Amino acid sequence: MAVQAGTVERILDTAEVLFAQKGFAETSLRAITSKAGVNLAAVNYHFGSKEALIQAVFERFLAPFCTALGAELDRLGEADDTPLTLDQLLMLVSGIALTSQAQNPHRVALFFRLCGLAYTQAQGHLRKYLREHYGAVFKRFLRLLNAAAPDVPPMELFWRVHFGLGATVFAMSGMDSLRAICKSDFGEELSVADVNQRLLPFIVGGIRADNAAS
Amino acid sequence: MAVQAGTVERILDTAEVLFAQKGFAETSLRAITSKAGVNLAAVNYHFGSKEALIQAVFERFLAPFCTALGAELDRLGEADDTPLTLDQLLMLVSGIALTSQAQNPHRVALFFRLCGLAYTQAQGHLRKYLREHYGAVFKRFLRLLNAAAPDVPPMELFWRVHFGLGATVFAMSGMDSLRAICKSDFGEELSVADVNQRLLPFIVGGIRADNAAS
DNA sequence: TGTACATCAGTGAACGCGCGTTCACTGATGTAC
DNA sequence: TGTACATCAGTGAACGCGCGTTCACTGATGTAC
Repeated sequence: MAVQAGTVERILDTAEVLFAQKGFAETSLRAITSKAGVNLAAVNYHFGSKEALIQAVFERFLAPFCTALGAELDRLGEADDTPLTLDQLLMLVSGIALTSQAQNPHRVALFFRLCGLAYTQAQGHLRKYLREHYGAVFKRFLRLLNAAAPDVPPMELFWRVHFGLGATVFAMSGMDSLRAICKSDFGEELSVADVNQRLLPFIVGGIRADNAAS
Repeated sequence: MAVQAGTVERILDTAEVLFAQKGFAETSLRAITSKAGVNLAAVNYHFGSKEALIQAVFERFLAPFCTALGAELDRLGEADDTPLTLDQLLMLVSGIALTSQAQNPHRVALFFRLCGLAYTQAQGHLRKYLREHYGAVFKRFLRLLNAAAPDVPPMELFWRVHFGLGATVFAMSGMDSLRAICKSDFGEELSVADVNQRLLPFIVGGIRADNAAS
């Protein structure tokens, strides 16, 4: 059989698309391997199990993102004059999310959709994997947010960050259908970047909001 | 066999909890019926299929909610002096969500978790069902929001409402784990109502935010 | 009042199907002597 | 240089399992004459 690209990459490319479209449980290895044009047994040969394949799909997104984010935070940490503002921090992370998937910006929306799935689908193994591998970077970023919004109490900020995360994941997950509705209702065809541009002020506004009990 | 409660209700009660815990595809009819203490074939006897059971679970939440919301909007529409404010509208809908499930306020979090699943899991039949049965009420509410925030352009508002919906669904979906993290990190044990109280200003702040291009 | 029939909730066992995984195997490439 | 062996990517077929659904059936209750 002609080898077009590495079998491992072909499996990952196909799996991330199908998982994003239909969910983890609903996507069978038979669907992945037949669409990728590889043998059914190849997934278990290269990854060991379906669970391990799911984790590998996430790692291919997160490893370069976390590396880039860590490096950028190091760079900014050395030149420690004024702390970054909220807008700057969020722009930074959204910028890195886009550039760390250099090949194709659409993959970012795809990745957020996968994150949404990770939150709502069972997949306990996946949540554990993500916490163990990427929890530290998240906490580091949260500390910077605390510095950027000193007027919001830490616990309040904790909740608002998760609300913002929810808005992001949800918007990215439903991106395609929301864009379709937007086009039919308002006649405007927005790009993924356009939606991102609208999301940012929403989150900043939400995080900055006066709280009733302050 | 002793009939403790109607078989139909026992199935629905068990199904909504298991679906919320593990997702639709991951919850088998065998798991539902054995936990509910009814015969495996009873689901297909009473509902016809697993898909129909999923829709019935949603209907049991949405039917009373939409009835109550519609009635309240009618009542307010007759006394049409000043239009409702954004805060009032969101308080109204969250209040009705709570009171329309009179028996148990925890069911509201459970229901939002199901909504999150409905968005991210495949279940095309479910999205179609929800749009057909409850799309009209949603549009009616959106028109009121437009009146309450006349300074936000309609399309901007459309996106921000969906961002807010995402924050809500996501927060409610992950409620239990977020509350656990909150307790371990800040030592405070928040109730579902506490989280709701924090969510509201976030959404109002997000919807009200100045947009960069205005 | 008694009998025959219809309706209905619920049952137990089986059906076929698609699933993830396993296993013995092939064929190509690299390595040791 | 030649031969024997090891390694490795990939293969085809089969495995057992849990799934949603179906079907013939039971037993209780209601209804018609």
